[in-house]
Amino acid sequence: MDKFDFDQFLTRVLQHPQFEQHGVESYYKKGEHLFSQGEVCSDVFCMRSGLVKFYFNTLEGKEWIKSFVIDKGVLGTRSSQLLDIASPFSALCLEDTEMIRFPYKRFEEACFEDLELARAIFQFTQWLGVKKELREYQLLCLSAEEAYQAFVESNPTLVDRLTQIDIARYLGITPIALSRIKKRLA
Amino acid sequence: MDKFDFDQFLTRVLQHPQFEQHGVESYYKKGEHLFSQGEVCSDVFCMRSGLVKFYFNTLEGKEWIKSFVIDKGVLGTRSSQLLDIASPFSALCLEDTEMIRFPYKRFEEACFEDLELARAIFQFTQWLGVKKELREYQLLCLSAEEAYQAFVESNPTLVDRLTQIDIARYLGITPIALSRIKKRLA
DNA sequence: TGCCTTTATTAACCAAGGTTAATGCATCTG
DNA sequence: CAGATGCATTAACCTTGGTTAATAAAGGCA
Repeated sequence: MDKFDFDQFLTRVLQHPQFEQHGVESYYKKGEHLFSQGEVCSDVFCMRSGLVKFYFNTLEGKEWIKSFVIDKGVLGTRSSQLLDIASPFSALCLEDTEMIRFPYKRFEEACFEDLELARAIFQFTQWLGVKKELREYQLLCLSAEEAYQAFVESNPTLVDRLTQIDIARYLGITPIALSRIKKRLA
Repeated sequence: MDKFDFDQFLTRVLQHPQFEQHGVESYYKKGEHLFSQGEVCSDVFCMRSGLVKFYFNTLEGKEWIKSFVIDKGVLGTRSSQLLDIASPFSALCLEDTEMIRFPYKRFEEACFEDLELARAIFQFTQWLGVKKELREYQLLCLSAEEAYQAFVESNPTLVDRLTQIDIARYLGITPIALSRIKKRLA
């Protein structure tokens, strides 16, 4: 489960009659938002290509990046999907991005009709949980330098498509500190 | 879903024939481990009373606390349950603790037989996800001082039952730094 | 092409937290 | 009860990262 087969998962989801019927193909340009912090957006986004960042804006006006989704994935904001409340973070396309979106309720309904789909979604949720556990470990236990090294090592292609600024905001430091770390490591 | 009804959830789980049959009542003394970092332990623990901490030991010999479970809850280590690999963290009882434990596979089997149980477990998983999202926000976006204030505010009873050391290890700082923060706030 | 914006780097200075060590206090245990 | 252990606090010094500002390079756009 270290690697999740998104191709297979997306195929299974998108072939389902619920989604063939209610799914809407959407294309986003670099710089466009899928949803913004403070908005309610209960849709599920199935991503076929592109690059998206999820970020928080703090009260002091700073930005910190929660996560990235690159190339393929399934995404949305749980707060809106499950609790029908505003998203605590924003989703912004860093590159042109292809999506198919549909209401979260369709997901739930479809799961009751199709046990195999339910199983696939459960596995996806668990896979996400394992990923989040790793993120928690890195934020809690690693120094900025260690976190940077781990990030580069496990996401080489992603690093090439991001700015220094966004990498720093993901690590929880300033781009200046990241520049110093790179100098130290070189 | 801000508050999850563990009483109701535990009742539903523990009433299920699978668990009545295979559940084992276990009592742990303060200082005993449920499982340790590096061990495989795929059991699910249903906690009826007590206090448990989950923590990492880093390569440099430091300890950082992932989370606490207080009074009632359901716990285990996903890595072992889903992937059958060693747990990346340890679980230690900080107080005498009452548990009912059973193999993870029973959970899965029972879910296929009982859709209501599956639904309850799915809700629990999502609730956990929302909690972890909050933790991620606090680690990424808050200063140590802000994180301490947020922790005290949302867990007043828990704070009273923890040492300064464990609170600090949960926040990602040293107990000395926490002492300084308390002085600053007083 | 030239202008403007964004990005990356570096320097100088400052603030927050880590480290080591000492002290007082509470708790446990024989 | 006495000694030992663990916890909380404080001080002095060090390390790391934040802040402000300046500069140079790269990319977007008219």
